[in-house]
Amino acid sequence: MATLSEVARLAGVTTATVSNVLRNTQKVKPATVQKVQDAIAATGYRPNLMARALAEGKSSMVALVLPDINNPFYPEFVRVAERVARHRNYFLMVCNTDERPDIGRAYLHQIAGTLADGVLVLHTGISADDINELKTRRSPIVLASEEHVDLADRIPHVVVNFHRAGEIAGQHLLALGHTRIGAIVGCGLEGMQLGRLNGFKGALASAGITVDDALVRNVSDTVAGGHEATDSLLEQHPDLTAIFCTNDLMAYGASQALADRNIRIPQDISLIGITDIQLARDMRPALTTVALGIEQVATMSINLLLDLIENPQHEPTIMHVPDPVLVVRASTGLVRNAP
Amino acid sequence: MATLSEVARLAGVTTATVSNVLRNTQKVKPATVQKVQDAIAATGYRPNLMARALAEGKSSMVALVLPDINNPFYPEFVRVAERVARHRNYFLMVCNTDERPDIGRAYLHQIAGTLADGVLVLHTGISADDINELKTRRSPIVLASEEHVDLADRIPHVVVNFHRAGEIAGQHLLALGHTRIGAIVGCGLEGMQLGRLNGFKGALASAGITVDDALVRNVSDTVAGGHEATDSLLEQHPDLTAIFCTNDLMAYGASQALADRNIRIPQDISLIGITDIQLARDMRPALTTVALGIEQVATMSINLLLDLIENPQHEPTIMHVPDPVLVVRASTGLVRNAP
DNA sequence: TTGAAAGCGCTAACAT
DNA sequence: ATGTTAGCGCTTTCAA
Repeated sequence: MATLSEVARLAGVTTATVSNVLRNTQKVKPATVQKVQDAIAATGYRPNLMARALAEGKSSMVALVLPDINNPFYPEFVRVAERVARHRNYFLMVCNTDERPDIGRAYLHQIAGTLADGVLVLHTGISADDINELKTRRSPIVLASEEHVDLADRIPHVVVNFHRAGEIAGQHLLALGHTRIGAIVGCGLEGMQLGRLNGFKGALASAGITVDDALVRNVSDTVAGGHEATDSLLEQHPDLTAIFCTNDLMAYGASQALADRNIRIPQDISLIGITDIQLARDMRPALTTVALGIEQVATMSINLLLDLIENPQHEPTIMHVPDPVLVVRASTGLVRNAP
Repeated sequence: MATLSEVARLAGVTTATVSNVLRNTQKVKPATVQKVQDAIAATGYRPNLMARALAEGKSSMVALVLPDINNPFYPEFVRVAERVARHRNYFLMVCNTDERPDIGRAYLHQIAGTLADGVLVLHTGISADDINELKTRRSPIVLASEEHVDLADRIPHVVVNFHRAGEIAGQHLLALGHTRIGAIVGCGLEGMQLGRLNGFKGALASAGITVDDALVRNVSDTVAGGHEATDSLLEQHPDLTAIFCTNDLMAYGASQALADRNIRIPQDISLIGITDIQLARDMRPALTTVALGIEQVATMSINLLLDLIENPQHEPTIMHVPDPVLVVRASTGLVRNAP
């Protein structure tokens, strides 16, 4: 590939001039601009972004580190993050850690501050040690939508009100008359999704119902996890009238298990999730869920990261997305009569 | 962040020595290695990958350009591509074009040969012009799983036998006694999925059945597309006993439409897709489909690209993945009696 | 308006 | 075994 100096030679100017027309600072005489552009066209020149990054001290790349690109939540997040980044003239590097914290760390340590100008980290099981190490570099890092916020006050962070989401789900089921409700709780890399569960428990507690531990299942937050948990729940508690899942993917797994047993949704059992991924809309019956606002979380997170890159702050910025909202679809209904 | 020369100064050696211990060429005396490593630890030094890339003339990044990260096929592809790349010491940049060819071109032109050592392109509506322009750079590019191979003989390429996939689907339905079959054909960026349709038609033709154009629908290859096409098909041809979709995502949409009309699968209508994405396994009833071997395609493509980067060839390499295979699940069954 | 020159942080001959 | 030196391709003062 042609380089700047080849273009310069061909145009009969120096690299400084070519560089100037490239980034059209208005310092170059139109006639010269024309010559340079001809030379660029003739050589098929493209700027070497690595060299530019080195010279400028910034790569215009940001990394998005996430645990499992196959979990449909993340592609939805990626799509909006990528678009926002592109509009702000950044490239987005998607780093999938395959749920392995060591890979996450490796990415972070290799990329942050060298390949990428900043890093956005999602649910990736990052430790306080990692955070501290990273803070010694000037490279910005933001966390988004973490379940546990213990270290989040020391680092820029976009906060989702998971507790409220669980609460809303619980309130909805209560309003439909359900009292015997199973709970399926995902165990991601960050540990159990306790915020959501506690919100749910809180809602039931307000109605004088305590959630027996025997009614909750902790499983991997996958379709398979939801399936297994539902099987287990149903075998031990055939009298359940509703199932609450801490995310939609597990709710989908639950709906499978129910279908496999010829249990009708919502006539026999109501089902509710959290997040509102596309799949929730596509399921049949469509899934009632508590929307977390993926688009907003993604937009806020990436914008925060880019803002931090362009305008470093001393105090870590903590942002809150608006509270989750209930989306009633077809998977929840009035409690059935007692058997 | 600390630089090489700071480390060198602290260790009392030169940058060359530090560089050598970093990439442990065995040229450095153990005692010196120790000193250098201490200095590295003390400074928290991390190599600047941009500078290294510039010096080495290679970035160790490859780009994967794809049209729609929300289509579950792509995350499955990304996951294996990323893993293979990582094992071969490359970073994978995922570039989502949002189905917009202009964005695809922009990525290609900006990234190929500058940020990335090579580019893997999937279904992104790339034109012959683009290919030609890119060929003038030394940067390798490989196409994978393209429907139309007209320009593929001029460029490294991983070929999937889509025609055979359609044929297998047709044969399966025929074997179950179906003769009145609707066909739903996706229109991706590369145009209609004709290979698959033709394979399907071929299978029916061998059984003396010609597929009336009135029985085929061309729609966007999305859940919504499959849904709409099924509605349309059913309204005009209530006597259909089976529906063939050129991919699983549309088949999922079809299953929704069927569910919405209380039409049972497979008792009333059989349904078959192509690809075998995870969703096909998760659907209820689980989807009978023709597996394209995503993992193999991804592995072969990324390996081909990396091979080409490390070992440039003159003749474009064309590789074929093994033929698709039928995966019988619960969505297909014997033809129902005529109404 | 353009050129000359230094430097971004690293690697890689070539010397010593 | 270690140091010296010259780039990689670009941006960016500072001069002219």
